[in-house]
Amino acid sequence: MRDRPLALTKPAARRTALAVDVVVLSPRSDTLAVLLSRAGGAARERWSLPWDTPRPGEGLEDAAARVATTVLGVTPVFFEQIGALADARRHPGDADVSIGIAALVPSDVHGGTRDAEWFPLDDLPALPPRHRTVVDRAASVVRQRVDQSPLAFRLLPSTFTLSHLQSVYELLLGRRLHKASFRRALQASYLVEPTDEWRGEGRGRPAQLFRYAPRKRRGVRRGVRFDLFMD
Amino acid sequence: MRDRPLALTKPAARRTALAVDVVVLSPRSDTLAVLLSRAGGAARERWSLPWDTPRPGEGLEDAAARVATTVLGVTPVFFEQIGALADARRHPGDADVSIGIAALVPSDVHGGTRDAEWFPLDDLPALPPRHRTVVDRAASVVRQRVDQSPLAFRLLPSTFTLSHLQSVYELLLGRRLHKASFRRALQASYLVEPTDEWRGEGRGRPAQLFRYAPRKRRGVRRGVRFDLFMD
DNA sequence: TCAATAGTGTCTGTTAGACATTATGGA
DNA sequence: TCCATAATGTCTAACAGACACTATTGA
Repeated sequence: MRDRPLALTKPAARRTALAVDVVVLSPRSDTLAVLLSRAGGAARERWSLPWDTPRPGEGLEDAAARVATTVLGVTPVFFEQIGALADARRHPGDADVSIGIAALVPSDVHGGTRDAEWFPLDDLPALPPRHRTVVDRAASVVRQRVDQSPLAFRLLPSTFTLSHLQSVYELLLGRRLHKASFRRALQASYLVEPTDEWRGEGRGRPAQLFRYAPRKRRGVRRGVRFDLFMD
Repeated sequence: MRDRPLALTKPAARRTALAVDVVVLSPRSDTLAVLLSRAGGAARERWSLPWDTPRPGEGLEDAAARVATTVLGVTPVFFEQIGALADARRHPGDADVSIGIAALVPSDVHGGTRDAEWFPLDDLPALPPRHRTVVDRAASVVRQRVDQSPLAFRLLPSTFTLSHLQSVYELLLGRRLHKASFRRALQASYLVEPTDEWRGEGRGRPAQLFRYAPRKRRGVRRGVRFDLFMD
């Protein structure tokens, strides 16, 4: 007869090779870009996501921050978990399990080291198979969470124009948005507040600068949307 | 001078104690319930999430399925990743990293073993600190993804009434929905199709049975919602 | 007949998108 | 002046929620 509970019959003696794979994302020259680090010999250019094994006692976001800092030069402040993968697809470090973490970097951060380069998300070089999956998942997760999480604001400088904000939403969602509707919805959401600064970029009327300042949660919770993703 | 790329200077020699913590969810007697397994001696009742260490070569969902099967008696077919946790909060198996996975079980599945019991999600006994966090994250994730993922349909038998479907959405969202609006939106979504069966439960007009049968993705993608969660 | 639940039609206020218009700068 | 961009007002169609009503069963 079994007296001991199932969950405790197997102490966690088994240990796993774990990797934190980091998808550093930032808007670069009007596309969403990923920071890849150079892999392989100097002869042939090969690329992979920056990654490492978490150190004992280190949090996953801390590990991601450390990895991102190494390739970026500065430390990102916002992270979003992509998910864990343990498929058979090859990982560059032969990790059994990968935890994907997206690091969102504002567009005004000028980072990058000799060993890392930005690539447009939709025009990436060949990657280790597991990393290819992680990047795809990252893109999909970011798209799905963009209206539940302040992702877009983390890809912008602390102050920004509404046109700039809209263009980031369009990058993340992969489709154009209606300007007047976008601004109306933003107004109703109490997520931003105007500053008293204006910025003129080239010709055209200068735009007012705003900052992210979520003030209060919307009272009304509306109906279900049934927006099922069927990728 | 460094010739080798950063990512490869540290092979994944370091190994981690990893746990898959499973949140088995199912509607039981008009609430969302979690299946907990008995822990500790027979003297004092203590409870924890079912969990285990993934075996070499085993996928994470496979591990979750194996763990859930042990406590439930049958194998769940739908899983949703909750996220990975590596905080300092204590895990019953002293795992460094937990991967939380929700297993959704339809309401007509009668499972459960001597060592496991269903508890209402909002009235749980004391749990190991890490597991408390995993359960809370599961509830939050399920609530956030309910309209992007067919979660609700995985908590129902293969055929179900629209009232039943609505009640599951209400359980997941934690608020009441408007009947006519719910049905209109569902109609427009092409997610269900009627069967030619009807079910009368006690008094009242019998309800038509439907099945989950997503037919085509809605053509129009509408504006951004700015539904930021500020828990 | 009454109670209870399913399913639908109509009305109305809200909202999203189209379009037009004004505002304000640089070339 | 012309052009480009910002910002906003108006119109309309679509939609969400309220309400009422019919339909169909068991007690």
